[in-house]
Amino acid sequence: MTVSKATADAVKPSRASGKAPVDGAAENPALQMGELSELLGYSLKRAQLKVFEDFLRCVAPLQLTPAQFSVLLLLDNNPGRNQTEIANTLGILRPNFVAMLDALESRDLCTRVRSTNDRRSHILMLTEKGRTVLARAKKLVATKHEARLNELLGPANRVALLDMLSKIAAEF
Amino acid sequence: MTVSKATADAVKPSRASGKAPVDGAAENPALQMGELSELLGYSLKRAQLKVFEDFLRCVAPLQLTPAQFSVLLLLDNNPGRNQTEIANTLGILRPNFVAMLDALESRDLCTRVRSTNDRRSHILMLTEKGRTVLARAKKLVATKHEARLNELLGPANRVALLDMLSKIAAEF
DNA sequence: TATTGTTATACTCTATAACTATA
DNA sequence: TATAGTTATAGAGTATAACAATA
Repeated sequence: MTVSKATADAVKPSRASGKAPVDGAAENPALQMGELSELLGYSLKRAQLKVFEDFLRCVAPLQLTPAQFSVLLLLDNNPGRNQTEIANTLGILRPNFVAMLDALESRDLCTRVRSTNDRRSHILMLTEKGRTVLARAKKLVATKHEARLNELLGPANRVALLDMLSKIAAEF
Repeated sequence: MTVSKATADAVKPSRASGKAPVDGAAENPALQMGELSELLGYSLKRAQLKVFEDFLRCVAPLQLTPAQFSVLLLLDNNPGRNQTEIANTLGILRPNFVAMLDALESRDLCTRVRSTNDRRSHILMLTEKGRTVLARAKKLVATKHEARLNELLGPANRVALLDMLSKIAAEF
């Protein structure tokens, strides 16, 4: 309890932002971020949202999310693997991977094939269309998405950033 | 969210002879990450999850999420602001901010005070307890959380990383 | 008419238990 | 018994529309 007030009222009868700053000084000073500016996790989260946003925009013509792209990429690089292996590698829980695969399979981007060795497991493989879409996606990501990041940071910084993030992801 | 590491499974020179290890001998070489290793967004997301996970652990004694911590921090640095201003600054939508404030207020960490200037808005302020908890949280974050990141990356790299992430968050 | 806080709602992500069919 | 895929479900997080009080 005890609010220890003193500044309970310091509000301004300002015009909402968007409008003309006609009279008096702008009554909308930006807020102080304080120690938030030094919190790595905070910038990490904001940056991640921005990057995913841009990824979605760049790959929009193919209608692929970052997660779906990562699945197709992994299937292409790891033929003969089953659902559990792919899901685990991407940090996706098996139950949640089912609907994801249903969506990709219904778009004819990949298929589930019952393994002959172990009839419990489904071997995942890209379809022809899946390979085509993945190839186009890779090109869009490289020429639009990553290229834009490169432009903002510079090639050297981009690599340094990637190295540090990978290190955190792997060792922290 | 455990990732069930997979990249650590040593170099496995799979026996060249045919197949059928017949029984035993688990054939589980790590998967190829392929172009995923170069995707900034991928490492960004993975790193963010790790960092938030660690934040939760470090601040566990105070039962504060990163989002809640950021709210308390902002209130402390910006007395006299209303819900919309705080929420907007943190990228939280006003409707979603209501339940969040309810939770903080029910724990007596902050209070809503009707503004006398504009009786539509609620001025937000930390309570005494809120200030105390925030102070403790800051200390935990600095001495445990950020300290651990510093140890992993080194002070110079940590700053470089923060700068690049802030730049992406602000300009990308 | 516009804005603040709010409710209701919905959709995505994530997480856990339990079922089935195989092994 | 244990494992792979699946279902059901619950909880966060996030998004939009709309309403009451106030401006």
